[in-house]
Amino acid sequence: MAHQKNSNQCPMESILGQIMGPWTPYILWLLDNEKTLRFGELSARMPDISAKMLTDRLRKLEASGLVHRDYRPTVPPTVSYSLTKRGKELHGVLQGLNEVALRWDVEDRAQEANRSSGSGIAAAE
Amino acid sequence: MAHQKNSNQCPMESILGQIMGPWTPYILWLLDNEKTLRFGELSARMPDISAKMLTDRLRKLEASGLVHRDYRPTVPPTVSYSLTKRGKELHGVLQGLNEVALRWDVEDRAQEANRSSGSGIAAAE
DNA sequence: GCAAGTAGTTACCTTTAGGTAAGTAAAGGA
DNA sequence: TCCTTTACTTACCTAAAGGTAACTACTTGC
Repeated sequence: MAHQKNSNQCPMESILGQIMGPWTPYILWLLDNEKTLRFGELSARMPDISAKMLTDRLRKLEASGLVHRDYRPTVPPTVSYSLTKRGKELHGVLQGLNEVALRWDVEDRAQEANRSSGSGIAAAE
Repeated sequence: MAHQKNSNQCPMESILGQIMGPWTPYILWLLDNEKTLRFGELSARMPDISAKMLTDRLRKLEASGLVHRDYRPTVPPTVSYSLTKRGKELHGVLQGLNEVALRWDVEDRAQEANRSSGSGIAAAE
């Protein structure tokens, strides 16, 4: 990703390089809510993600120290994932992001309903 | 981007699709701090971004209603950018993100200094 | 008449991200 | 004997993202 290059400039770019990217925030969100999930459970909660992608994201999150991987060599193997201490520190940010997202979502729906049925009044900018 | 697909599932994914991507958070950050910047000023603050990229990012931010574009047809033209009301609502999140980023940055530097000079003590997990 | 200056656009090319599909280990059950 | 299960890995292919470089408009100043 192009971000990795300027992690030196701005620490925020560095963190964004770690949590951004397809599915990554969603994985973090799920682990934040459910504490511990096995590979298959994560997979089931994200039906559209391929095993390759999921593995890839988890490996990267592990490499940046946000997610902990617990591998038990049973047969078949049992692998579960959870947030590390550092991963948990994202809770507030994820929460804040979610609040704004929810608010905008409500606004957009209201806007749309207003447009199709009501008077021409709309909030500009 | 792969995110656009599941904006229906989770509003957070939608917002991330808008603010993620190379340079985008940095642009937001600059506009949040400096209120209004001309194209050339943004360009000067990000020496590594190409005109094409910058235009592209700004167009997308404008399309999602986070950035306002003010075009004055002087010669040569004067174009300045600022955050919209909605764009300004990201202030808290960007701030929170920055705090965590700064903290981790300090920790990582301390860790590294510790590794090269000190005893073998390190925070595990 | 020519260069400069702003804010782009356009064309072309390369790189990379991501998708699909198949393969793997190892033990237990039918 | 072979299928099942889990958690991947590997190989291959395609679509899209991003880089570079050249071109545009229009007027002022030399």
